[in-house]
Amino acid sequence: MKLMSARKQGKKESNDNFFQNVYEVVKLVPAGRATSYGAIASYLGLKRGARQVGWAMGSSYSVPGIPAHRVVNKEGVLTAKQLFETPTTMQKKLESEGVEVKDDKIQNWNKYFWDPEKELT
DNA sequence: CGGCTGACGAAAA
DNA sequence: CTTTTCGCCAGCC
Repeated sequence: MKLMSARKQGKKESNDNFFQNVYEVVKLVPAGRATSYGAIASYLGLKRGARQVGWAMGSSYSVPGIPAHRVVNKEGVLTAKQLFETPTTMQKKLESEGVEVKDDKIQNWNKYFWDPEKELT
């Protein structure tokens, strides 16, 4: 018996909603804009759980409907480009949407940055 | 069940 | 300024 992981027996409802939240937020990101893992994490309440956001995305980057290329780290760097079919896919998509990308980084990041807490309120 | 890892991020040294 | 450590939480060995 037992076993099965008693990971946090506590609980909190499973919280798959965390993943669902991430997907929803990412899908809400308008074209020509981008957001950061930390922003999403903070919006969901995981203030320092940016890694989980990225991890969640990793599982979703292959999920259709998730504009993963619009999600970058807080510096505006395309950290996930390596996970795409080609290391340039992500940049191309962003540029296609009107985002300036240079050296794998979004230019005017502050201007393209889309904060769910501010935009969605 | 224990330990390591990971699309990150911020604070501490 | 740079480097290191901690936190967060789920998946995998």
